[in-house]
Amino acid sequence: MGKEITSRNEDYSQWYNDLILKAGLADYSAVRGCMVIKPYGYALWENMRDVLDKMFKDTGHVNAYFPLFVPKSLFEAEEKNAEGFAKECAVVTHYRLKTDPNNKSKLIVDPEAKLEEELVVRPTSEAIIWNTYKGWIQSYRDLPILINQWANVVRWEMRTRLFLRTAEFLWQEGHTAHATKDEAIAETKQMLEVYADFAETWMAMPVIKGIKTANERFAGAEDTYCIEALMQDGKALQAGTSHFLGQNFAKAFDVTFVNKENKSESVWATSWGVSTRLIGALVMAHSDDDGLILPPKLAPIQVVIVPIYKGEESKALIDAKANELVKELKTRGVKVKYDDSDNARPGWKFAEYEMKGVPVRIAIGTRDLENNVVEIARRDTKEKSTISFDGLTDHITQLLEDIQTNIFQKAMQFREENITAVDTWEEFNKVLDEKGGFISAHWDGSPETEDKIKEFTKATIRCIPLNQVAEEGKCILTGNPSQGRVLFARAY
RNA sequence: CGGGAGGUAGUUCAGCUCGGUAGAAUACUUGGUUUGGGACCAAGGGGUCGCAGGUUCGAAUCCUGUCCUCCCGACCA
Repeated sequence: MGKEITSRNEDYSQWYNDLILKAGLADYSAVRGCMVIKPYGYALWENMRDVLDKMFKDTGHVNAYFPLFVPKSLFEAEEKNAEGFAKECAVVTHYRLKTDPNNKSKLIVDPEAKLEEELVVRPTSEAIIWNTYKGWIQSYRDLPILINQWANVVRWEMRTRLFLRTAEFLWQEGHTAHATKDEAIAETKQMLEVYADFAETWMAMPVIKGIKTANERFAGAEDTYCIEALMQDGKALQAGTSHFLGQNFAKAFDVTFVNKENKSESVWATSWGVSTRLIGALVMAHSDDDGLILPPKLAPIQVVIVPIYKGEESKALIDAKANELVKELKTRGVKVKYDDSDNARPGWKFAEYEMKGVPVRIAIGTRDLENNVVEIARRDTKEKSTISFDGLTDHITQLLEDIQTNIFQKAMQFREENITAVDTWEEFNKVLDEKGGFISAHWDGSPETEDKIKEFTKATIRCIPLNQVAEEGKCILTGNPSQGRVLFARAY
């Protein structure tokens, strides 16, 4: 009957796909690797976007928009960045189609409309932006530039997964220009804090803040800071990155400024981004075998009211009471939906809204009216309780906060239970295969060692935690000296 | 990009081996009875069988190509 979801135990990947599709977040499309974000999923993204946008503005940033296309010559200017993305770039070579002379109903690429210079569809916008900044910056008085853009980018991935890795995705990318190294580093760290705060306060998803190793660093960056989250299957997921770009892009695009001493210097840069991948993270962080579990602060619908009635007369009475409740909740800023549609019965609606992860469900029946109560069910624990109409809105707003706190704590507890410190290679492999999660272990700091560990185990160093404690130890693989533990995991 | 599986009604799938009128459940429409955890009865509508070629008197079925999806690998946010 109805929509069945594969259980997490049976097949975690399939569970994830089932949730995305059946909760109506997204759909597959006719384009390989590209998905359609459906209204419910897009509403979730809009909520995330709005909160982040405000956080960016509160830290002094403004929005702008740069072109989708990057001339190849600009793209290749910063060598490491270009090299890093080269393998996954979509390239526009022609600007016109024409009717196929051999088949009037078909179109072919007009060979005469070949572009002089190919256009790369942006996999990220550093190139076009730094080319633009060159013209905007002359003196230290033009700095800093603190710009963010909300955009789509294209990375031609071999293997795609809904929200987690698609050929085209939506994101924001901040690109800032600074007069000093310290200021740029401070900006990089500030935005990492913004991301961490967003993940934990709004998504209720605990994250670990850290720095990427050289192998995992953004192509063209001096340092990549990241927030790493743990999914329920024990795999890690990079949820956001903030890059200190040094003067690499300034030098590649010849962006200099005159300082107070009238001397010319290269500009210092940062970039930082989060994407629709966060929706995948959100789904995998909290949801269960019955469907999504969304944090109240981001849920498109926070409260759904379902009437249970016998006949038109009783429905009219319930309608009156429900509409009164809707009005009260709306004045309190609660996103509430009264579902009085008659094409589904209450039981069906219960299951449907559980699938969609609506945090609170209120059922109002004829018996409840007589007793001046409603039945309240919370999605996270599935507990039901009978609550009086008196003080109901207070109760609900408090409950939404409680749910937000509860799912965060639950995720936090799971993560803490799944960070395992190990000191031997045998233990490392055992924990990785049997338990998963983050493994805290010593590493000798060499990229070669990291590569070997990845080759042997498929685990990568997710980050060097910012709160790493100094500790003498021996590398898990080579036995070479190490000054502190790093976090390993298999990752999405 | 390699290996495996799949694409038939909105959805889940049967039919394909062995070519011959397009099927089921569910969803949908209408009417009625219902409504406290995925209702029931009756009637009805809905598919160029992913797409394009080919073989054949005849193709969902056989052959070739191609597109899309899933799983596993390599690559990556």
